[in-house]
Amino acid sequence: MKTRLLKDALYEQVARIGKAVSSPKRLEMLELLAQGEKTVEALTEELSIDVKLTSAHLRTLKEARLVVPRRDGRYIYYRLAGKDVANLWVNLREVAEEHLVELKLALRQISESPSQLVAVSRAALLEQVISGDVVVIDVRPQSEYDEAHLPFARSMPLVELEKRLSELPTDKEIVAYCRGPFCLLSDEAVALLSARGYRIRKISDGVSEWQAAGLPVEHNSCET
Amino acid sequence: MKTRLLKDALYEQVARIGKAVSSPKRLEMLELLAQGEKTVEALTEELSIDVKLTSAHLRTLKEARLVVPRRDGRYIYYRLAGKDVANLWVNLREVAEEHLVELKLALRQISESPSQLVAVSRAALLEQVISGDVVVIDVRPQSEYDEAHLPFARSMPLVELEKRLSELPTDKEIVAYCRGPFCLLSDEAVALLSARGYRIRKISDGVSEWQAAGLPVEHNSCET
DNA sequence: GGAATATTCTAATAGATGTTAGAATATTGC
DNA sequence: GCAATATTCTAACATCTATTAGAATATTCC
Repeated sequence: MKTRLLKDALYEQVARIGKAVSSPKRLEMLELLAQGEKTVEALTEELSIDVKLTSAHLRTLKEARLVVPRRDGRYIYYRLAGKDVANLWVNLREVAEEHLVELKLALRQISESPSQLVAVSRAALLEQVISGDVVVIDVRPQSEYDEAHLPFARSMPLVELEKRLSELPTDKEIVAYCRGPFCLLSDEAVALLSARGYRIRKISDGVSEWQAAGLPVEHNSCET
Repeated sequence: MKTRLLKDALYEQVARIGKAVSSPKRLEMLELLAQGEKTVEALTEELSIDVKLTSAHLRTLKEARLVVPRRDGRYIYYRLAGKDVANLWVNLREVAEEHLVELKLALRQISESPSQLVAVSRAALLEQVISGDVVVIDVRPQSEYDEAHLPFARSMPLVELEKRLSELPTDKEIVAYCRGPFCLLSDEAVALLSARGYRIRKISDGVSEWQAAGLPVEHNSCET
């Protein structure tokens, strides 16, 4: 029957998206690109893989229309095709976290001490920030902060943290965040600052998680 | 560095979910299972594939923890591991619809005449139903209706439609729905009823789409 | 225009996956 | 216990995918 042929064609198309997200390296790329556009070189660096392999994976993502390239001089910048793509990544990760025991176990290695994690809800945290009880710092690279960041968050890239300690309050609780639950930047910040006596904890959310939950984020530079 | 090894392990786990949803047949299974649990035989029938292949695909889905089997007598019933899995399917389909031109084109073959589609929003439709201006019929098999259905919807399986015409109002608009945008049952209902002079249109939503949008659905039988 | 740089394209191979067929397992009904 | 039924398990093959290496392209800088 011909309805079978039509159905096959429909599911085949959705499977193109599925195939694109079936590789660990491509998923890592999507998470990085969710922080803002990046060059092939930058992605290569972050993923610790060969440039040619990066290019090949980007090609796959491009063919599934999940990423879009833009040339600027000698560099080619890739960005996500839309917010829905960042959302899909969060969705996939959450399903994996919910159902895969192996992932739950592996995640425990990141935040070994649960005391590092902020206990309150997103909404409650936001209130604490507004009332001034808590300072939220974004420890990702400056460029990612510029692209989008949590409301009221201050940019404090991990690499600059040690020389900018004077900017941090000693009488308030500090909450760090980075790219999401798989990102280790905020954990390094917690380690560094708590060793120096600061009251610091982290949230596992990144901008994508915040947005996927329907909460607003702030932008510095104006974009589409 | 050891953080690379940890990261690789994390993304590898999420990729298990990605691999599970990278096959058209498995996606079709997920959509069917989103309507309620089904036997291997029933899935085989719907997908028009070999039983052994159905079993192999179910195994893959089971290993990714997306589906759960339950034995009852001679039959084994499979169901989704959670609502988040149905949600993931909707999410994947929506990303595909948004970015893949080929899918947009293929979808036009289903609802060739846009007049068949209900123009109003989900919320507005609900109001029309409550006020009695519109009757919503669920043309999926009875068992799927029993599992979950749109609020105020009447069960009117496509196979029984012709002999139950007397139950349908001739003075109101009828709105049909089925499993979702890829399902053809509601289109057949529109064809059948409009040929007999009924005022009938369809919505492309199914229960999963409705739920993914955060709207409530009704259950007949009580389950977890 | 020519050298340098960033990235892609092409080709090749090892490994993973989809599909099919045949044997094996678990349950029911007698 | 035995036949019938539903499903899975094992094995095999063709196909697709990830990865690596070398050549080609496009841009900038001089």
